Amino acid sequence: MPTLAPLFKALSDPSRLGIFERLTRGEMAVMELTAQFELSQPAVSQHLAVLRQAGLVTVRRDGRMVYYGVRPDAFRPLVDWLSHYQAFWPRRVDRLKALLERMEP
Amino acid sequence: MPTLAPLFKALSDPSRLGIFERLTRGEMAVMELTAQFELSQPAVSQHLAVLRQAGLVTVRRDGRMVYYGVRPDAFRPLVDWLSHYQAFWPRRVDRLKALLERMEP
DNA sequence: CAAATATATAAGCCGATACTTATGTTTTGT
DNA sequence: ACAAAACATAAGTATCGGCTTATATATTTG
Repeated sequence: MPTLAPLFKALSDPSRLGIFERLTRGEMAVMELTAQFELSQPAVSQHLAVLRQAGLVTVRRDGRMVYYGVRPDAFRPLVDWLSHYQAFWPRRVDRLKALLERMEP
Repeated sequence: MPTLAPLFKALSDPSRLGIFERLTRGEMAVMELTAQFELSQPAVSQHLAVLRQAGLVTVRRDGRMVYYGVRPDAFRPLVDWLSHYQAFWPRRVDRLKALLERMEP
């Protein structure tokens, strides 16, 4: 039961969450992120540093560009945490069944 | 897809997250929470106000005590959000199957 | 090597936030 | 009605967080 507060904090800023969600579509260099979000390059780098320290993203250097991507299992702490509070999930069994069916074909 | 940042922010403070998790075990009055956490009563009330504004908890007055509880469906936004990123879940199908089996008996 | 490119880091500013103490509001008990 | 209890709100303060500008580091290119 690691404290999830740091993870939540990492995702609590709209810009940072936006960057993170964008990364779920695939790796991206800082440059490209800076172009897509209306943020300065240092601001993007700082957000990425926070995400990295929270264990949410991976970094890969290629030449002079640095590519960030969502870490596999990034959501593991969240999923584990949520699984302890199933009683408060919405229409839980139905939703999960639907999820499984979408995932398995 | 509503922005989840405010929800994450509400859970990003360790004290507040602790209070929230404690509430998942059942309703509790401000007094009792104040006793269990090393926080002043106003601090607890302020945290509860944040949780309430984030739609995470319910309030019920009984006499001069006010009972807070986790809102049913409190995790709905989180579950919905996570469901969009299944690719980054850990051993996803197995985990969900296990979950379902624990939930259905 | 020098210049340009891509990114990271440093320092500072300012608004947000988590706490404190003090006070207000509602309800109970006598 | 009055005092106490349970909680909320107000106001002040100190720290944190996200931004900016400026600079440092790493890599490629000429």
